[in-house]
Formats: sequence, C-alpha cells, structure tokens
Amino acid sequence: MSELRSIFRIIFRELKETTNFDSALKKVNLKQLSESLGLSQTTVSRALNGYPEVKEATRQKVQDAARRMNYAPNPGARGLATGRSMAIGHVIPVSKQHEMVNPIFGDFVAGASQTYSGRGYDMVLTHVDDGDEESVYRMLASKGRVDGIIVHGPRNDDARIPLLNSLRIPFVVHGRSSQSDQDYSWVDVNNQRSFRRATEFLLDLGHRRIALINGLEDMDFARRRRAGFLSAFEGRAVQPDPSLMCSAEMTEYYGHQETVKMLQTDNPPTAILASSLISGLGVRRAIEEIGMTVGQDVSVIVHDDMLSYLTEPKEVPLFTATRSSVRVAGQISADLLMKLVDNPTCEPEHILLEAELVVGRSTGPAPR
Amino acid sequence: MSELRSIFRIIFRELKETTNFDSALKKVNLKQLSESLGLSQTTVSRALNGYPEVKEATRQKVQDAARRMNYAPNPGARGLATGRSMAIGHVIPVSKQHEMVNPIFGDFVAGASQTYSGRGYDMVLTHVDDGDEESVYRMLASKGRVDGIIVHGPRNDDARIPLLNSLRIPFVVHGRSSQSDQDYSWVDVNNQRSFRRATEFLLDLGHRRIALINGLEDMDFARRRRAGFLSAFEGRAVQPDPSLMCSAEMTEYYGHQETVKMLQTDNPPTAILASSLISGLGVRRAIEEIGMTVGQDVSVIVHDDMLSYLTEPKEVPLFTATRSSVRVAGQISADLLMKLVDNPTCEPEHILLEAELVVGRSTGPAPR
DNA sequence: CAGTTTATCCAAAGCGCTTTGATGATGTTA
DNA sequence: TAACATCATCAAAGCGCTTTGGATAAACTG
Repeated sequence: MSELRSIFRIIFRELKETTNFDSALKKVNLKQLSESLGLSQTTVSRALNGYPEVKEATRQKVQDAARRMNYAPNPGARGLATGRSMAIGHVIPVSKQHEMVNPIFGDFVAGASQTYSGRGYDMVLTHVDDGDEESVYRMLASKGRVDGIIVHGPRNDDARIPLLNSLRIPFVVHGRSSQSDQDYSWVDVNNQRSFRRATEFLLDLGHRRIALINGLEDMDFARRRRAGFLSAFEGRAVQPDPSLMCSAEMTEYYGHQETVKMLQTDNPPTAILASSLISGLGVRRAIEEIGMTVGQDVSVIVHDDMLSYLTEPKEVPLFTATRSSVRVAGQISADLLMKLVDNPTCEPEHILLEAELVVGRSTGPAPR
Repeated sequence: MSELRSIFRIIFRELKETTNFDSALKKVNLKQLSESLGLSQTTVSRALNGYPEVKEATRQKVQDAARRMNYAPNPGARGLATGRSMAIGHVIPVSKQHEMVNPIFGDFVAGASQTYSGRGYDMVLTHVDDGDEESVYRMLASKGRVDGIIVHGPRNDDARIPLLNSLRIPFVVHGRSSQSDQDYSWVDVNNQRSFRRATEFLLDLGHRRIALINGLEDMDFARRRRAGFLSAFEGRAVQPDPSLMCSAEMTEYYGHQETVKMLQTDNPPTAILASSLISGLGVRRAIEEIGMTVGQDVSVIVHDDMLSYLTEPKEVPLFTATRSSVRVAGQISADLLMKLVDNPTCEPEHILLEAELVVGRSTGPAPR
C-alpha cells in the first residue's frame, strides 16, 4: 500500500518535471526559433532587436514566439558578433596586509547595478590582490569580457590609471589618484572641502584641540581629508597638534582604540573628526566608557557614506556628519561609464560631489 | 629654451605612448598569433591549453609569443566553442520596501571570489528587485552567461529554488529556504543550534527575562534563530515572554530603538540576544544611555558574522557572540558550486557550519 | 506599361575560439 | 623495403549571433 503510494509519488514527480521541462528548461537558439516560425534568422534577429525593416505584424509574431519558447540570445555569441560584451567590470583591490573588505563596496555596487540593469548591462566583479593587478586588468580589457571598467579604491599615483589608459578601454575611477599626470574620468566626493567645512564648524564652536581619526593614508581620499582638515586650521591661523592626527583602519575597534589613547593624555582633544561612521561608533564608545558625554565633553563629527545598514534618523541624527551617499555615487559613476562606452572618443569627465554638513547631536560648543 | 624643452616633452610622451601601444594596447587574436608563429590555430590553441599532442619545445615558443604579444583568448568566443562561460552568477535580491543592502554581502563575495580566481572563473553580479526575479534567472541560466549560480538571501519557501531546479543549472543557496519540498545544495550556519546554545548560556547564568532582537523574519535564518531561542526555553521548561521578541532590520538604529523600548517597560529584560553585531552596537548604546552597564545590568549576545570592518579583538572580545565567518562561508559555497559545475550529475549537497560561542565581556550572571 | 521606389525578407559571411578527422613525417617492425 | 604505429601538425567545421548585400514582390511614377 505504501509502496503503491510511493510509486504514485514518483510518477507525479516525473510528470511535474516533464512539464517543467517543456515550459522552462527547453532552451532554444535563434536557428530553432526561426525555423519554427518559418522565417530566416535575419528577420527574427531584426524583429527582436527593433530594426525597422520588419513588418509590425511579423515582429509581434516573433516576439510572442520568443517569449513562448523561452528564447534568450546567447550573450557570448552576441558579443562575438557585435564586438560588445554588454558587461562592465568592477575591480576591487584586496590588500594582503590588512585584508579588510571595504564596507563602502556593497552600497556602491548596488547603486551601479541599478544603472546597469536599466541598460541591459551585466556586472563582472573581480577581487584582486595588490600584486597581480596588471594581469587582471589586461584579462578584462582583452576586448570581450567587459566594455568598460570601474576602478575602486585608488591609491596615490595609482599604476592602474596609466595601464588602463594604454589599454584604451573606457574606465571611471571612484575617487581620485593624487599625483597622476594622466587625465582620466572620475567621480569623487569633495573630501577636502567637506573636511575643511567640518573642521571650521568645530573651530567656530570654539574647539581648538581637534583630533582627526583618518582612514589609512595610502588611500587618496584620506589624504585629501587631512588636507582639508589642515587648511581649516591654516585659514584660522590656529596650530593643529600633530599628535592628534592618526590614521587607522576605519573599524569600530580602531576608532575606539585611538580615541582612548588620545583622551588619556594630559591634554586631550575636545573634538574628534572621524573618517567614517563605523569608526565614529568606536569613538563614541570610548568617550562614553570614560564617563564623558558626546556633544558636550567631546564633540564628534563623522563622514557618513549613508550605508544602508547604518541609517541615521532623518530629523536629528546622532552624529553631526559630512554626508554623501556612496550608493548615489555608484549610480553616477555607472552613468558616466555608460556614456564613455557609448562614445569612446569623448574626453575624460570629472564629477565632484559635494557632501552636506548635517548637524546632529554629537557636536556642541567647546567646554571651557 | 622652455619651448624646446616642451617639445622634447611632447616627443618623449609620444615615444612612451608608442611603446605602450606596442606592449599593451595591441590586441592580438589567435589567428594573428598563430600566423606570426608560422603555426596553425589548432596547434597554438592546444599548446596554450596544455594538450599533450604538441611538442614541448613548440609549446614553449607559443607560450612565450603569447605573453610577448599580449594574447588573451576572447572569453565569449571560447564560451561559444566550449559551451562553458567560466563565470558564476551571484544574484542578490533587493527588496523595494526596505532597500537595505545586506552588509554580509561584501565579505561573502570576497570569500567566493577567492575561490573563483584560483580556478579561472569570473563572477557576474546581478541585483534584482523582488518582482522580476524569474526573468533575471532565466536570462542568466540561458546557457551562456554563467555556468552556475549562487542564491543569496533565501526566503521562506523561496520560488527561486524550483525555478533553478527546472532550469537545470547548478546552484548553491547561501542559507536555506524553510519548507521547500525540493532538494537543493546549500551552505548554511546552524542558526538554530547556535541560538539555542546562546540562550542556554544565558539561562545558565540565571537570566529568565531574555529578549530576542531578531532580523526580519521573512528571512529564513531569522526564523531558525527564533526557533533555537524558543527551544532553549522549552528545554528548561521556562516560559519565554513574547513581548521580548521582536524582529527588525538589523541596523544600529533599530537595535537601539527596540532596546530602549524594552528597557523602559516595567519588567525589562536582563539579557538581550541580537541577530547581528551591528544591531548589537545599537543595543549597547541604548543600555549605556539609560545608565546601565553591559554585562552587568544587562547581558548581550550577538551573532558575529566576522565582517572584516567589525573585527573584535581576539583575546577578550567586547561581545559574547555566536561566531561564524561569512567570508569562509562564501569560499565554501563557491567550492561546492565549482564541484557541481564540474560534475552536474552529482547529488545536491548540504553543508552546515557550526558557529562557535565565544565568550566576551558583554555577559554576566543575572542581576538579582 | 516600363522604370523606379519601397517594403519585406533572406543567404551567407564573419566574429574568435575549440575540436574532429586527416595528413605528413618519423621511427619500428617483419 | 613494405607495412605499420607514433608523433606533430593542420584544414575545416561549428558554436549562436549580427550584419552586409542582395532578392523578391508590391506600390508608385510618368
């Protein structure tokens, strides 16, 4: 009896699979599709790709059949024929020393992805160790895998830029590489200005001992932030204290560690500028651990990339912050790259996004 | 004089570019390479792909020339000829309602990427809105774009699983989909057991009012965690309080919000279990804000995915945590998928990773 | 009605690679 | 020396698509 039932089950399952087989699995190619329609491959291809030289009625018939038979062109073959792969490469460097994955990355990519999917592009992701970058870029650029590249995490005088320029493949850098003598397209936040403004804001509140807990300064953005920080002091003719400037990985833990160090000195800072919301969380923890109050005893400003899982309430955020959505940056970078891909002769373009200075509850007048 | 110098500069630059042109830009295909060697395409292809029927001396010559002339096979063409794309698709769902990018994602992908690059595979990333999943998967599966797929963020009874099964394409799910009647390969953390253990640990410490600040429970992992949580109570014949269980997005902000709510009631929890380190940070903030001490007045356990930018010190971590590296999970998932791709007939495999319970400073005996 | 467009459709070439089935060249055996 | 493996190489077919350069029929012109 139970045997019978299990036999039924098997039959049922097979039935189901057969059904699925017809409706979903069966993969047709252009040739089969066109034969089934009694048309040539040419006509079918044109009908599907919106060319004008095919009768509207025919186009309808073709499109219906394509949907019904589950036709989807093979991207490889199409790429071969058109010379375009309809894919964009994102290459993110993974440094062996501190093997941290940039938290920025997820949101940036989500933004870019949105642009791509609207245009029918795919995203090809490659992580690459510091050393073997060249080969990876070559591989990608080898006309065929991708039509364009987005460069993540540029460092000072980054070797990838001349390389990509010489490979003649469209690319957009997210961020900038300081002293590169070559021109290239980039999308960046105005790190210098936003940190200058943030610092000025603190100076205006009467703070003089302001600390900078920066990201690692072999990254370009970190340098610029420091430059902005320093230029604010210079503008006010105030001397910054070098012992209040450090650069560490932007983790909660290091933010905490550096803050503790600084607050335990004889002459602690009254304000701290942190290069990320994450390290800012560590800064706050350290302050509170010591029994001080954020925004009262110590003011804190962070840079907020608006990572989606670190949302701040709209009305009165916890942190006063220089704010700029990295997700939007991803979208914009992708848009720019698409433009370059469509029109490879056009000149490199530079997009400088301004960060807002959003005042939250973590800043107040300097204690006296 | 300065004019002369600038002319020299221009000449020099052009020279440099010309050199680059030869060494980097010039893209050769198999035909050109083989002609320059006086060999047939067949032989060259075989030499490069390690086939035995070519003389070792010839192979050397070919390999040298390939390197020198900067030859790299066109992946599209190769894919056409071999029927394999040497690419793996990662599809991550983006829900329109709460458009949060899963922070897990960056690290998971970094782990997987490591596996791929060792095997010569690329990673094709697609973000897809909840609705149009089917078409995206079909597109990808359309033999050609990718050889296999990794499914992220499975929900309860996820429709993607029967779909992919019927498409007959190898895939691995990161996580599980509860009541799916189909078999499929997955890699998951033993969420149930780890949350059961964590809860038992708290019960052992004398806690009775234990809160669970879970992730959104349309995600499978969140359900399992709750099940583990409840089973620990059941095992000890203790009644859990439903008002102490909530499920929210796993952000710092929501962790804080929920904790504040709970601590302000008449009968607050003495311990809190948080589904992520990020929401755990919010939990801690709330506790300290109220003037209580973590690990003393309120114990906290979090689940720690070991995200690289949320590292905890090795010796005595801040948080007692159920710990399991999502990066390693990425690597393992990719390994499994590679195996399935190489051998499509093999049965679905299930890998259940155990999380360690690491004791840190955030837990202590229940206050009395 | 011949001549010329115009509207539809098609055959075949070609994108760059792998792979099958042959072809010489070389060495081995009877 | 004929017969036969063995080794190293090659020509050509084919993967699935786009696109060029017709071809055919219908419509329009004068």
